[in-house]
Amino acid sequence: MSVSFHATTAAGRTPANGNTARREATRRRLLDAGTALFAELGLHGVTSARIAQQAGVATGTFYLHFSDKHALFAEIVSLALEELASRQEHAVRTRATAGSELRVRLEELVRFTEEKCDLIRVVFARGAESGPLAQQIHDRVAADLETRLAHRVASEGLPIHPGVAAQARAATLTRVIAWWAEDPSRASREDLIETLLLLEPGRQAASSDPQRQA
Amino acid sequence: MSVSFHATTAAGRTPANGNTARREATRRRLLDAGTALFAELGLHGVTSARIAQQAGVATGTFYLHFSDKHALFAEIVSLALEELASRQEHAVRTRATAGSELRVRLEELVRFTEEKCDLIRVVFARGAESGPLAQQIHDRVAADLETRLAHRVASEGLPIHPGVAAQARAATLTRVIAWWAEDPSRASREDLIETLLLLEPGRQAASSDPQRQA
Amino acid sequence: MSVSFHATTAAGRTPANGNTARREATRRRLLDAGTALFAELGLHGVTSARIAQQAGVATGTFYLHFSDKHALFAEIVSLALEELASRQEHAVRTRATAGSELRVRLEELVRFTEEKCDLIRVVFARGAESGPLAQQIHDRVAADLETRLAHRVASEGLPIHPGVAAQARAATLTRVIAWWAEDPSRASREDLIETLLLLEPGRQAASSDPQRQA
Amino acid sequence: MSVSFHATTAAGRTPANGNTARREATRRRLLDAGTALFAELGLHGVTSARIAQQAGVATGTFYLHFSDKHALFAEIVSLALEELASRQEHAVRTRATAGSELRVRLEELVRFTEEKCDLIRVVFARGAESGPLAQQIHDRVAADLETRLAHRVASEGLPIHPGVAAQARAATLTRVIAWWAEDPSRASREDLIETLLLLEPGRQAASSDPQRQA
DNA sequence: AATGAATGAGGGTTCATTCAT
DNA sequence: TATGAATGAACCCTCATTCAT
Repeated sequence: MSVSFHATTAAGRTPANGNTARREATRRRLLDAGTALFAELGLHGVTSARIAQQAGVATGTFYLHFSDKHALFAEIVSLALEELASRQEHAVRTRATAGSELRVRLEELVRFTEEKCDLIRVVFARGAESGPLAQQIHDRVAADLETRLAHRVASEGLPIHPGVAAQARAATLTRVIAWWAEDPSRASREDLIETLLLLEPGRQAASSDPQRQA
Repeated sequence: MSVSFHATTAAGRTPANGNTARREATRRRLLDAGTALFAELGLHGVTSARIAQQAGVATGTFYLHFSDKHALFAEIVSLALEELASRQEHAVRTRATAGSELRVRLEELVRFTEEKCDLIRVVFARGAESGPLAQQIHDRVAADLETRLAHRVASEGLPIHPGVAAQARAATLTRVIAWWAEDPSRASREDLIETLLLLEPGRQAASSDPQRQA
Repeated sequence: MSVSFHATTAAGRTPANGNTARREATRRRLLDAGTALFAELGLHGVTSARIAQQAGVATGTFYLHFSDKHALFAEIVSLALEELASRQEHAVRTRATAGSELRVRLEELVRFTEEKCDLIRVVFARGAESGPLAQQIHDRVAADLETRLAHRVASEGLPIHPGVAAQARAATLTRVIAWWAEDPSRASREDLIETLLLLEPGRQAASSDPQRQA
Repeated sequence: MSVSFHATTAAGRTPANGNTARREATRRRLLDAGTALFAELGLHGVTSARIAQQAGVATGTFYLHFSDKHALFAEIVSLALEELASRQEHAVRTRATAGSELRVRLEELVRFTEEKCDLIRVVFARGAESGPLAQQIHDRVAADLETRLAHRVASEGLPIHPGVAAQARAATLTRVIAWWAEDPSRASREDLIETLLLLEPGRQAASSDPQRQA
């Protein structure tokens, strides 16, 4: 799947290296074309032929790289989530300031959103249009959150249901980010981050809960 | 197949003649057939011919009642949201106990979900598949929430961005309810309601927020 | 599948009878167009769109009547074999002269071939091109023959293998008829019939077999 | 992937250089791959890319050796018929026992079938799927038979039409052999050969033909 | 000679929509 | 008002064939 780096540096034992490079380039262009088109028109508003055209290749070429439109979509989502996770990990590891991990992760998410607006819109806004895929994306995000929450529920005695809270948090993050990516002027970076921090499930549960007694 | 008891019986409320009643019955059956099929297969997994068949009418009849598949979908969503709102209003007005309004609304939402599982799945789970419609649904829910939140932000000085929080709350409610409607054994009614109450945006703002000072 | 006769005579309780008639007419035209095109170009030389065009209907109409090209082909073959069998039965039952049953059947086959040249070419010449279908056609013919031969082998002590002889006879009949249908001037009706009668498996086995001793 | 043991080793018989030998080896592998795949899947169930893959060469290489799929098919058939004829000639020339030439030829055909089952299936079973090619195969077999039969008709006064009988015999041989190659347990070698000998066109003509007088 | 990525015409199929009855 | 056969544009996908390396 992912060759090269040294393939061209060494004497080139890898056969037909030019072909492999060409193939990878084509694949890349299809991914990029798909991202742009999916962001604009949604999964159902786009045909594989249109993506191929946008990528500057023939229709048939599309099918040499992806089994169909949905496979391309899934690949785009997968790559995006992987890159986002890896960037967040890196940001957490190298954080200079005394911000909480949560804040660092959120800031990285916002930065990623600003950089790759289309990609975020595909994953978090258009992703919901894709039926079964929507589940996968959401579950991928929610599963991670549920683990952390279950931990805290156990150790801190949070009076919340981890499954419900994980669904809630996943929905909040994906939806708010998608909403903001559509038009970043809707809220400042700071308002966005502070509000999302305040809405973090554990946050309010630690405090007393006078209204609930009423 | 199994409609019309009262429609043609008594001339009671029917305005014009038998035809009108028959027309309404057909329309009703299309709405019901659409609800069942959309819930199971999603907007894109269903054809207008299939809906007509399920409703026991001819293909062409579909177009005598709805301009197309999306119009039927939108109508289903609209009716559902109206009915939900009206039931919540009624519940709030007639509440016997001293529960907060929020709690009463949530309880009514849960009750509605249990009663009309398919309908909720169409609106909150399948609704996301419909592209532009998803926006409408979400915005309709969010707009309502934003108004209330903006009020509280102004009067109570909540340190949150009303737009962000409204998006977050709307996403939480729709997604959690959709998730629960898929399989109500995932959480008890009480856990569901209590957790959703705890996650209410205003809730945590009353407490101190030490980390934010860091 | 096959209604009518009296449907139009009576007051017409059958709903939408005009539609049914129209549907049957369209189906008939597709069968005829298919027969002509398959005879000329073979199963693989023809598209469903081309058949629809020849029948004077839209492409999509084809699929309202047949699941695909192969289904139409199979239907044509089936109808042809049924008609042939029924005509042969009728000829045998009503034969005036003292010809053997075999001769009557052969004569009817030849008459059918002369009348419906295209149909015979589709079934016996083009049929072989259709892979799995070829088997079905051949087996349908061969199975019938094998039963009769097995009988005679048992009762008359024919020194032949019924399975082999049935395959041989089926191949002979289908191939010779297909060959003759291509160009009836290749042999006179009489030569054709007499030679096929002489080649009948049982014919030569009853006689002594001097060469075999050698 | 796993080629050339002898191709480049000894300069022995190779006319020009190692390249020619390599070329021949590639061609041979394409023929073999084609034979195996055509036998299993038929002419239309196989792509040139699939054949190349099976042969262990690149897609483009196919076209350096054959102009297209049909040319490969025709080449396979041609080589098979030539080899069969040459083996039959050899068997007739060197026959030790007093069997009739016909018997010797049949026995050689059966032996060839047992040895090269795939090849026989391609030529006599799959061959029919190839439209124009089917004609060529059949005619090649039939032409030979017709010449011999015409001779006997002239010299022995056989009361059969040579053209019809040749078609019949060719169809019998090809079809029975194809049928037997699919599953040799369907009949013993002896039953197969004896039955085919008995069905030989000239065979029954020697006997009286009482019904024909009728 | 061999490679294998790319091409693109064309086949198969669906389905929203119309319209004569 | 209802019917349901018919429409045909548009989609998905394959595969014979080419060509730069």
